[in-house]
Amino acid sequence: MESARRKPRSDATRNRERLIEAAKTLLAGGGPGASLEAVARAADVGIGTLYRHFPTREALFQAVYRHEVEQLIELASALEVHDAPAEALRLWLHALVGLVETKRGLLGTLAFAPTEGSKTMYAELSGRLQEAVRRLVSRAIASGAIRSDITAEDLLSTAYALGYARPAGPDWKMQVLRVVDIFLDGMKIR
Amino acid sequence: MESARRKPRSDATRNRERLIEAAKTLLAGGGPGASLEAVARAADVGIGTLYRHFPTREALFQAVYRHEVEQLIELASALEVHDAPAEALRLWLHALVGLVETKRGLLGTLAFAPTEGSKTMYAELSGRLQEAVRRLVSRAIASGAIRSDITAEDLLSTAYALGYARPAGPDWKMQVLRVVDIFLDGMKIR
DNA sequence: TAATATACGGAGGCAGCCTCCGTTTATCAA
DNA sequence: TTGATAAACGGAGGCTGCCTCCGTATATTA
Repeated sequence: MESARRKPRSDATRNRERLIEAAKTLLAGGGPGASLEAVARAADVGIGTLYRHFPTREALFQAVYRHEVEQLIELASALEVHDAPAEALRLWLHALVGLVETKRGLLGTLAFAPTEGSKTMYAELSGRLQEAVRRLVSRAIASGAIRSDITAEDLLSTAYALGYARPAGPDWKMQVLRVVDIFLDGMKIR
Repeated sequence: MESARRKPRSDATRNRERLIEAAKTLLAGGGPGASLEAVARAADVGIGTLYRHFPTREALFQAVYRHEVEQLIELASALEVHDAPAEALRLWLHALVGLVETKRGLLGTLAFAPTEGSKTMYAELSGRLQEAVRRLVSRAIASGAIRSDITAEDLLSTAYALGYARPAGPDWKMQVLRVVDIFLDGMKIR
């Protein structure tokens, strides 16, 4: 009868994070088919360790996605004190494009048989994401930098659509960021 | 200097077709990750034969997709003489749902790095598909069975959207067919 | 019916998937 | 500090899939 659980081992948490970091890189570069052994190698960790932390390919990709979204939400909070609200929005959208990159890989994996778990995760994270961007938008509108009819939904769905409209390739990110900036310019009050 | 080429061997064409048929089944059942060796086995053909006909996974899936579309176009022609134009349309849409199933698997494969070849193929086939459905729709409108403001684009894009909106699963096809029928009922003139 | 272009099949080498378990190490109680 | 031990590590090994290569089989043609 142990009531107080031991603190998780420090190497375990460290390795978990290294795996997510490595997976994020390989996922962006090599698509959903990226080799899990390569991920373990890149994280400098045994393949057994990878499988202990993430029993399935999907579990790993979900963790990567969740991690990215959490970072994005934190970034939104941090940017709320930026002096130029429109610029804050731009910085945030650029980070969002990175998420689309991750999401694309995740979708490739889940395309055929999305599990209950991943659907729940999607629903939860979309809500939080929308909440985060909503605050950034309000501030930009309040400061008079952008048109007042812009909504958080506009931004999110546009960024996603722009990301998916362009086929994946070496210049993908650059090109998407370019059109995102054009869109942002259109939102500004001249 | 041979000017007249030999006729292609009969076993070659037969095997090619068996491979496409097997790939179609496994693609629908197991998603884009389906094993090519399993496809060869299902077609009762050596793995070498598969690779001779389709050097890459993508080549095989493209062939399946093209094959499906061609059949769909032929079906449309055949249905043009059906006595009940609305029913003809329904039959055709049900066949189209099968295509979405195939396309979904193909998209999974191509999601990350669509090649030039597959983009060209998509463009060509979409055009021909639209042409085929356009004729069926005109006839159904002319016969007074369905509302006159329905367009071929409506039908195609709706069928696609309905297919993608519902997550893949064991009952996928049944459920999609159900909502397609509801949509069709809505188009009818009472 | 013989010659031959064409196609077939599967062995084999390599890589990734995943499990299992002997070894190592961080935590905690004394 | 230190010893006990729960927790985590890593990678060998068995399996499956990918793809190539080439000896064998056969459809076509003259």
